[in-house]
Amino acid sequence: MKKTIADIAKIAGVSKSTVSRYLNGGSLSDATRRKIEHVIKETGYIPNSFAQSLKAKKTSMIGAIVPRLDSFSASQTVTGMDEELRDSGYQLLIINTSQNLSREIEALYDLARQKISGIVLFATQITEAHLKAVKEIGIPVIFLGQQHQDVHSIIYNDYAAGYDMGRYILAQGHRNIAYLGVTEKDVAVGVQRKRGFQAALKEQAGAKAGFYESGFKMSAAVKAASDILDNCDPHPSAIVCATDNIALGVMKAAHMRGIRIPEDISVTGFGGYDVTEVIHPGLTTVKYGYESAGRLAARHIIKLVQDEPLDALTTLSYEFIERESVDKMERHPLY
Amino acid sequence: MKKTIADIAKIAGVSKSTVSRYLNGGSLSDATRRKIEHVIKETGYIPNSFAQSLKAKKTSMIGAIVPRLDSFSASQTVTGMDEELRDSGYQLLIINTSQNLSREIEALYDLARQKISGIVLFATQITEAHLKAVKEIGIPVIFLGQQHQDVHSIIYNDYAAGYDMGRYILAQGHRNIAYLGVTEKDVAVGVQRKRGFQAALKEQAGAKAGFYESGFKMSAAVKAASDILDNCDPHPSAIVCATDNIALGVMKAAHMRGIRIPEDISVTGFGGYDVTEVIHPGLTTVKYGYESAGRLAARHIIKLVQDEPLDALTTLSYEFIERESVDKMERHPLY
DNA sequence: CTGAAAGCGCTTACAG
DNA sequence: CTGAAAGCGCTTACAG
Repeated sequence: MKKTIADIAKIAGVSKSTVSRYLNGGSLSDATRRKIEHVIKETGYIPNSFAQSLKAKKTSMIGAIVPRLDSFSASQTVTGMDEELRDSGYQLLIINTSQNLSREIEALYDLARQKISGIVLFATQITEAHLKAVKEIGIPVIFLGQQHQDVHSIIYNDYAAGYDMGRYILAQGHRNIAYLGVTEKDVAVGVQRKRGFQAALKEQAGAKAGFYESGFKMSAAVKAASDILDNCDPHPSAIVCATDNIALGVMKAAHMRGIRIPEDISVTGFGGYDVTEVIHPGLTTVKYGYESAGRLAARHIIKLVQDEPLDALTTLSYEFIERESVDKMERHPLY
Repeated sequence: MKKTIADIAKIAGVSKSTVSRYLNGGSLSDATRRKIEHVIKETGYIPNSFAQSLKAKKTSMIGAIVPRLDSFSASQTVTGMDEELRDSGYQLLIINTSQNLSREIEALYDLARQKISGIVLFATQITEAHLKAVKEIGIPVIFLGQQHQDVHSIIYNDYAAGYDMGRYILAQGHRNIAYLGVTEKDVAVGVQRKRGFQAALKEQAGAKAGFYESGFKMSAAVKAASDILDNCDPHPSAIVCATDNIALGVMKAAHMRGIRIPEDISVTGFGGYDVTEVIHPGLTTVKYGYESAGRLAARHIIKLVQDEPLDALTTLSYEFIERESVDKMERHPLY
């Protein structure tokens, strides 16, 4: 049978107030302390956290709304958040929306009902409904991955990353490039990376690129890549992919055709997933620090919860990683 | 300002009971219903779920205690659980222990305090403290991945998988094999898979194997593999790895030495991670259905929560996946 | 140092 | 159909 604070008080022969004081570190005599301690150990009493929270009118929970759990970036980010939050005495509540936008909205209201202290939303697309919900629930929210002027945001420097990648590819001598991107609805991945790449392209005379679109899944990328590989004439000498996952798909499509990387075609990604280092050849990519981004998001949301000042926008850096998937064109003057 | 049910009642000119009835689908006149509906919409009222749970004396939350979030198996399993639970009206609360055993114990008590309805523990090692905690908290618990007679368990058929893998490798003609396993503290991965493999080995005259141990991380596997590759004389013709991650490490170590797979050495894994299909050559492995295991665990814990009967032990099947990482030995009679 | 009482925001018999 | 009252299990001034 579940014990309540009243039971403990009765058994120990003291008042509920005293037991509560024991639980919350108030001052009491050694004798009472020992008595209560003993009874609690005996009975295995566990305080009801609802009653506690009802009084406290808040929790020490932070919510994370994520589109999926089974992706490298999401799981790394969540792990970072979790560790930082735990160190600060907060608990993380993860809501998985299975890439369903309207579920993000529901989750916002749900978390509010649960008196969560703050929310980090792993954003892909920001709609009016998002903004409205954030306003209505009246608890601190941070967007991670996308930015909006009305909400505190943390983003990666996707534009600069795209620019760097463009410069790199061009510097290796590539002049006929295929850019395999994603929907522009995702501003960070679909627009910014591409814009950065295009900016680099514009600076290089004689360079041209074809722009293609793929889904986020590897299977979609295989299909999109097959299309490029089979139908583009002349072949581009490099395919710049908007994500590592897409790059993996391209590599697979190439393998299936006996097209060698990087000898026959070069491939690059964005993200810096662990796999990109294991595969052969290693993938040249831009690495984002997902785990530390998660930690940062945790620190930021805590600041907001505690009413401390916080910049509206934080832009995260990245690391360019050169591996073996890009050919130095001078070795193949035929292109 | 946060509204309570009393505020809504006052504004709508009805009693708290009536508002509560509205919220919980009790019967009330159309006129009152409309009035209350209107006020709630106006004010953006969100009921306090603590007060609700305090009365209800339970939640519709299920806890998952996981050693880490950023692994393929964990994230897949959690995703499966999450989807199944949501379909059944439960919410999933994930606790990440960062591979810290004592945190699993803490988590058990924590979740009890939060009046979670049931818990699925992604088990690696089961200690006395685990058993004691499960007993004390008095709420349903399921072990996933390891078994214990006192607790409902779901496991993979690791022994049979190991046996199949052994048979397969031997059938390809390999006679000098290295088995790269993990600590025996992990009964499922460290003991059962190996035992299964050994059973197959015993059935084949003239076959022998060396047994080695690695950590779970790829970096540890690279090191362990380097040791085998550099020091074993004669070279084994195949390395059977206890996990895909370890196999990946072995492949990396081989690549670094210019040792070809499968021409120079064969490699196999266990797990069926997505990457194993993308890499080149594809890894021969045993695929566990993590996501459906998660769904099953969800259904099982719900049964327990609802006091329905449930088998103490469920053993999950697997799928043997033959790819290109194992050499048919007849082509290389020199071994 | 300790206890009685009020209150956190809901729900639920029980009357009417 | 609707309301007054008690109670869920805690915490927290306020007295003593």
